[in-house]
Amino acid sequence: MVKADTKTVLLDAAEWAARRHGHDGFSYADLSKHVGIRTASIHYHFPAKTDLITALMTRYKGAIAKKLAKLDQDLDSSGDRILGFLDLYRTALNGGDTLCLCVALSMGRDTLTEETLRQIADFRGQTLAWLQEVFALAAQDGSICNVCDPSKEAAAALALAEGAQVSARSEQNMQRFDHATEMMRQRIRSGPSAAAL
Amino acid sequence: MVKADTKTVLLDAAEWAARRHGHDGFSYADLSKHVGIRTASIHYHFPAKTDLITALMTRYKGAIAKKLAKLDQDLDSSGDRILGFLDLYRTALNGGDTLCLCVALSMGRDTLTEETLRQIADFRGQTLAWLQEVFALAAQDGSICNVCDPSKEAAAALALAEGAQVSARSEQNMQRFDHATEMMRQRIRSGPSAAAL
DNA sequence: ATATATCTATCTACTAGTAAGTAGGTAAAG
DNA sequence: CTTTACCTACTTACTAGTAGATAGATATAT
Repeated sequence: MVKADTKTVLLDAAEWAARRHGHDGFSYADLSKHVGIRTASIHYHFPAKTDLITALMTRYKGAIAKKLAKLDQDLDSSGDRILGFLDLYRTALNGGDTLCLCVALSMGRDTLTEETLRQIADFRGQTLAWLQEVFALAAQDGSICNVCDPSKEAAAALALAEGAQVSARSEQNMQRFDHATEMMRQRIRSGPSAAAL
Repeated sequence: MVKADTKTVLLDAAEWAARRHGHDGFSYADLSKHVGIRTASIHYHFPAKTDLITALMTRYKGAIAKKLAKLDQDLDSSGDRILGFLDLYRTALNGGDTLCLCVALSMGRDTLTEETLRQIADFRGQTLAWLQEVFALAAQDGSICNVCDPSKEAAAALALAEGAQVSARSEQNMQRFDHATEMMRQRIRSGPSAAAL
């Protein structure tokens, strides 16, 4: 990687800005400052803001898919995978500065295009599917307490993680996230690599 | 209530708009259309937008405090109170159109004043304190399963409710909320008015 | 090889629209 | 005769997006 591709640099800046300020909270002028080209030149790469957002969501979905796949690869027990999932959402807070892109965009919902809305739903679908599989595994490997319905578990876990992010960010206090998610972590029987059964 | 106090009508319109679009997503022009006075006249009642938001948060905090107190008054078991709490957050969705004001404002965090940020934290503090008491009661009346630490329970319950709101609203689908909160409801032993023990 | 054409990525300069907020005036009511 | 609650008309600043020019690289044609 010798050359800094302008498109990528723009996407990086836009992702940061969108996750900090939401869709309505950042402008091409903000990106212009960070990237060092004029606002008009940004329109060359992304004709309309919605094109930028679409590209952003596509890239983000892929990146998260990779991270979830890596958790599957690196960790054997469902409990450890849930811990990894929580850590993913914790890290995404960047110390209370940024939210998950999906959560950040969800706010300005009715300035978004249908396409973007669909992408956001898609993204949540991807994460829910992953979580559901992990909880289904949990019913077998027993590394999470009291699992009954994987689908409901998945929905609850995602809502918990997203909600914990929102309150942590609004006070710029990571402890809020940790406090809200601690019960979930306590349900997990994890010795360093212990899988009961 | 014979007379429609302009200030109140403005606050109503602003609350609806803020809960739909967030802080950066509504303008005095929007309020002007709904209320029927010019944007400049709104400045008469609320000199700056931050004054509007401050008044909004103050009123909202009081309103929710009343609703929580009413739950305490009407319902005896901790389980029923949590069900009431979840229903409060469900109702606040208005079919997927609006969020809790606190959640809606949390997004545009860095366009808000310190005062507003403090009010948001205050609001969450109020709700957390109420939840914590309910879960402390649950440890006694046994109407909620597996309660250990009321403080952690409260933080988790609030994050769950807020997160469930966010995903329900982003797809304008109340089922998302119901699905995400169903596990919480299943922890509650509630016959029509049954308190075990 | 050289002349011509096209492409890429940027620029300056602009439009039309919206934002919050201000100045100063007015009609009515206490 | 002053206060209340509104108005018109305005300012300053920012928004997304467009038009048209340009410098430099690359490809094609003769």
